[in-house]
Amino acid sequence: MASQQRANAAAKLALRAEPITRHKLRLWLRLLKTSRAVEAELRERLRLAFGTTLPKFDVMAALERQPAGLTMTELSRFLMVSNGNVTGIVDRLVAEGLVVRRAHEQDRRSTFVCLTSKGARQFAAMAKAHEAWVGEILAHITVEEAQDLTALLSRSLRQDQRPAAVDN
Amino acid sequence: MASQQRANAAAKLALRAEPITRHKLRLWLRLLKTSRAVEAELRERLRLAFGTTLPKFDVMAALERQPAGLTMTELSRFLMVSNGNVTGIVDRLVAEGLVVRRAHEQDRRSTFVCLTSKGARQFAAMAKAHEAWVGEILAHITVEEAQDLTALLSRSLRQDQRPAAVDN
DNA sequence: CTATGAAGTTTCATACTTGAAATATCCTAC
DNA sequence: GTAGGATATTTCAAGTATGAAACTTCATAG
Repeated sequence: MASQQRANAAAKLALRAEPITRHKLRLWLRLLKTSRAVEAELRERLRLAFGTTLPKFDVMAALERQPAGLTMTELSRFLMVSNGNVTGIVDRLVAEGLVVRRAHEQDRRSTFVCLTSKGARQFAAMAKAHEAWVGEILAHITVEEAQDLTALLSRSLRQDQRPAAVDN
Repeated sequence: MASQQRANAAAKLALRAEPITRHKLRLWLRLLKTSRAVEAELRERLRLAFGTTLPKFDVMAALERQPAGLTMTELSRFLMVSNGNVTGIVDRLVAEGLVVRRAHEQDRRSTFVCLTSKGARQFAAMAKAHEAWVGEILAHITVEEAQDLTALLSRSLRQDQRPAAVDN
């Protein structure tokens, strides 16, 4: 197909004509749009189904695997939000009886934050729904594509833009 | 390599054992982490280099291609933020003389928002730097990978989680 | 015309977020 | 032991964000 080849060549030329950064800019805009859309959807569902918010859910999710708790700084680094921010979210969670602050034995500057049993119970229900929602929201993607995407995204930043995190 | 094959088979088995939603959840967490890292980096650079913020930059970017301006609702839908939010950001941009509100001739409920020439001038400088920064931040990714990622991300949501946007 | 509902914007209360400053504690080198 | 810097947290001001309510204007059915 000569016309097909011509079209192809033309497309390639058009792509070449674009500076490299243009592709990355496009990627960034798409990335931003996608994550905002998913985030908005999850936020609304959390609000309607559980009367809670995404930041609170995120903090509880980070705490869930740490029976011993996490310090404020560990939370802040893991969630990639400022330290002052974590203070407010944890304050509200404490007021709701979902987490507690516990003294750090060796270092009196630090405080551990842990889920209460009420918090753990509530989080279990939310996490189950949350995973199902993500499945719904990303329904139009196959497992293979999801794996490819995850791998590409992991590679995209690397070596490290941000100060070391607790991470997993 | 028999051991290699065994390892491979074991890995595949492990993957199969995971529910589909688990992969999507992992993807979502990676997506969120990546976009937060990029966003944090861009926010800081905008602040240091231009003394401005990401939301203001986003509004100006949306306005840049529309000499006739955009209405508040169009802005809100395009940026995927609430209408009340746009009011505040535009108020601050107006106070800085970077945008103006203009009456809508046919519909007195609406107002158009447009860049001033000062705003356009300032945005041009910021946009140039911004594109270069995105290039730096996403340095570890090839153009091909960027294109793949963009395509996969575009496909991932589709058919539409969110109310119609102005979009491009 | 005119009720009635829809659409565009702002206002409001509340929550989230940041970066910087203030406090308190820790650690290390004298 | 103590001065100095480093680390952990909170506080603060300002900006960003939401969802709901209030207000205005528009469009349309009767």
